[in-house]
Parts: sequence; C-alpha cells; structure tokens
Amino acid sequence: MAFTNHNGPRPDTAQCYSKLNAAGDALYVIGGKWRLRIIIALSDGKRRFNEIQRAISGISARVLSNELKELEINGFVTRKVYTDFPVSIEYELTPYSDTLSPVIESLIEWGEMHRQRIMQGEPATAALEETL
Amino acid sequence: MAFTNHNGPRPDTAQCYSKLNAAGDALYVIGGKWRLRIIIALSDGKRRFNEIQRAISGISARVLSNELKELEINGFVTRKVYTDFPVSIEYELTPYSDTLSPVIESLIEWGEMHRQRIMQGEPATAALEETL
DNA sequence: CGGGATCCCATTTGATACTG
DNA sequence: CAGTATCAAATGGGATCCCG
Repeated sequence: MAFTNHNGPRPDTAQCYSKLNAAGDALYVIGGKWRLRIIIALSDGKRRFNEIQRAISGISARVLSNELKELEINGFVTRKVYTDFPVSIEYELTPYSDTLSPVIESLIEWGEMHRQRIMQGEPATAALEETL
Repeated sequence: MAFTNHNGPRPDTAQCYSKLNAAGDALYVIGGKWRLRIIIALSDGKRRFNEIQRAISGISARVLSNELKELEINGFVTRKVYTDFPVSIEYELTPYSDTLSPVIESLIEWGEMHRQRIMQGEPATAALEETL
C-alpha cells in the first residue's frame, strides 16, 4: 500500500518506476555501444573473431574480446573451439539471444527511419557525419 | 551489384551490414546509460528537473543536465520555461519521441523477463545485485 | 529550484606491439 | 587467426561550490 494517491506527485509514478527498473536491468546487460551490435553481427550464424571485428566498424580487438566474454558470461553467446585442423574458433548466439529479437528488430527499424529523417535535414544534428 | 554471391563469405552479408549500420545510427542518439531512461521518465507527462533526477536512481545533476541538452538538440525533448510566479521549468517529450515506443516497450518487456530469469538463478550473473 | 563551472579521479578506449 | 599486454589519451562521472 505504499502508493495511495492521496495527492502525491502522480498516481502512475509507481508504474513508471517499475518501467525504469526494467529498462535499467535490460540496459545493464545489453547496453553500451557494442553489445547489441555484436549480437546482430552474429544473428545470421556462427562467426569467427576477425569476421565479427570486420563486420562491426570501429571496434578494436581488445574491446571485442572483452565484450564477447561478457556476452558469454551472461548467456548470450557461446564460444566453440573446433580442434580439427586447422583449429578454428567460432562464436554463436544462444537461444536466449533470440528473446532479444523484438528489441533488436525495433531498434533496427527505428534506426532506418531515423536515418531517413536526418538525411532530410530535420534537426540540427551532426550525428551521422561519420556513418555517411 | 556490389554483392553477387559468386562465393563470398555469405550472401546475406550485405543485409547484415545494413542492419548493423541502422543499429549503429540508433545507438548513436539513444545509446548510453541514461538516454532511454530519461525518455521513459518523461513518458507520462511533463516533469521538472529534480523530479526526473529523483525518478532515475543514480544519475547526477550534471549528467542529467547534459543528457537533457543532447536530447533537446536531437529533437526528443523540449524545455519549457513557465514565467508565472514562481518560475518553473518543465521538460516534455516531443512527438518524435513517440516513434521510440516500439523500442522502449520491447526493451522494458525484455527487462522484466530477464529479471525473472536472473532471480531464478539461471546464469552466473552478479548483475542485478544493486537493484535488488 | 534549476542548473553552470570547476576540480579531480576512475574507468574506458585506442594504438601498437607481441604471442601461441 | 585469436587474441593479450602495455601505455597514453580520452571520456565519464562524482563532489563541491556557486548563482539567479
């Protein structure tokens, strides 16, 4: 009964807090510049370290290495070592990563829309300079 | 005709790249720890600076100030000064922010699901310690 | 209340070189 | 190829003080 609306800030405040927490939890594990992009890069199948690095422009080997470890710890990615000759190592998404599909798809869709908007000169954003 | 699949890495590589770029564009403007959370905090109406700060646990005044400016520049938020006495300042989402709904909702939903999973002890994640 | 300015530390990152 | 080691540089972010 913590939140009765006797006249406090707003009745929906509690709901908003729970949303903020949920978003915080999500961002904790998949936030940051690279995480989602790595998952996207792996989304059409196994890939090797250098393949991933080439796919994601701007990421360094060190950062990629660290992020892959984190993603593995959190159950999004598995690392497999194939001992056939020559030895190769491949990263692959786990089924748990699939639960991110709605997030990733909506993000990509929004990104495409946003790019269109920027290219039509809507706001004064120097944003996409580098990408263009 | 850049990508004919004469035998390259994979035929869907080009598509994957465009997804990665779209995601990159999106993350460029709404990435980071705070952006989306601020938008969520404003999603049920105008709010004042200190209200927002209280809603988002862990954010400092300086960071909030900077993020709000960025969000304003990029067209997600408007800052309104009410000159009635006493003067008050309120932040409000623009209609453009509404286009983020699918992203935000899927993120929140995933976050809730993820939390459940963590609390059942699935992976060895020390992740949510602080939130709990 | 709504911030801006400053200081200062900690973490992140980039670049480069190196290794099994 | 798949990373690791190391150092320098950039960035982030807290603390504090201040102002209108």
